[in-house]
Amino acid sequence: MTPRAARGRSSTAAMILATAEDVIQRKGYSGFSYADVAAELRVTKAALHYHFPGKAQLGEALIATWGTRFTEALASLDAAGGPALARLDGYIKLHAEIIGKRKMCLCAMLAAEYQTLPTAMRAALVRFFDHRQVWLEGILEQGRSEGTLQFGGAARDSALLIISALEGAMLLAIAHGDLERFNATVTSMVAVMRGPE
Amino acid sequence: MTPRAARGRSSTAAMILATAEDVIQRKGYSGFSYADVAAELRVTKAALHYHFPGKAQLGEALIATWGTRFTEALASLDAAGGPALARLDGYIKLHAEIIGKRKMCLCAMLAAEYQTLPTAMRAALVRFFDHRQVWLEGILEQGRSEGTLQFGGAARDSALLIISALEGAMLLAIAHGDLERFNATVTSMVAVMRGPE
DNA sequence: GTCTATAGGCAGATAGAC
DNA sequence: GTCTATCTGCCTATAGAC
Repeated sequence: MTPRAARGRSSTAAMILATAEDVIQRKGYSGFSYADVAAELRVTKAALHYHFPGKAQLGEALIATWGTRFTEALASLDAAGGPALARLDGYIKLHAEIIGKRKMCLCAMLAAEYQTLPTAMRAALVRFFDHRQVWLEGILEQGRSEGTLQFGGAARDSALLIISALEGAMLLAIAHGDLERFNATVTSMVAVMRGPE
Repeated sequence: MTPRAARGRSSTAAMILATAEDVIQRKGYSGFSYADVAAELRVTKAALHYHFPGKAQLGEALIATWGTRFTEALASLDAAGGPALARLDGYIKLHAEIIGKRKMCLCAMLAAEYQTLPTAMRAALVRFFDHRQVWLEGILEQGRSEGTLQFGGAARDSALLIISALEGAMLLAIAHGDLERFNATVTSMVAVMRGPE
């Protein structure tokens, strides 16, 4: 089955996705190859080409998978309810878990390599970031009306600032191999959002 | 001349450095090749290997060059004097100029690809970021004592936050092709640092 | 679904002529 | 200093057997 799309994805397709994702998070899209993934899974490159015809299609599937997982994580934070500050904390923890494994967010890594990506991947990337931004805007608006979060200007601009700070902090943490730096940066950011006592 | 080191660098070596820097800022270290640079300069790959024996050595030279240029830019901001807020603005402008050309900071791009870099490049990268951080800490301390900048906690943590936000904002701007987003993010950050009226 | 085999190309690098 | 020529190896991708 799984003719050429990996929709109701076979376990092999799922393993390919997981491994490719991991490699790209560490080495980037240009730095990853079918050979890497095939070797780690102990299959041949041809097997990968069966499930995903080319690197570009695999890349698109990876962004889609990542987006779905992220959406689910955000929905789960929403379902837990609670004040905006708690949801923001949960949002930050999603990033802390990734950097704890010395990886970048998949989409941040791809964003850096944007100018080398095929068109379909570029479009998917932009949609991903837009979705994140909208969710965060909602949290910020909620926090402002609750009084748990403080910020001046449009919620959109503060949402962008939070996303930027998180992704940038991960970039620095990767280079320094230093989780403490990431935590200090984020703590400092949250302190700003909570406002003066 | 220029036996194998490009110290009192020939004009060719300088052109190689400039072109390689540009390509890496757009495509990354894995995404760049001697062939790219040679073609753009209308010389052969062998000519590049004469000036820089290998990709790793060229990479090291690029970080060194970038670091020197950055240091000079910061010294020039210091020489201009003025309040901390003005220097911070100058610092931000350095980044705005780069993103205006749809490029990443060289070292931020390399940081994303950290796990693919040769050891010497890794070490040079970390030194670069440390230097930036120290300079910013100084600006922040100055701003706090002047009363032009406000922040809680250690200057180091706010310095990390500023660097993170700038690099992350560049990442998003590259993907969205949207300079306005970068400006909005940065404006929002500066507003926070100026504190409430 | 996964394999072997292989094509065709580009990567990083070197030797040696000019 | 720059070139031509060449090497070796890895890359993406395909054809066709099992």
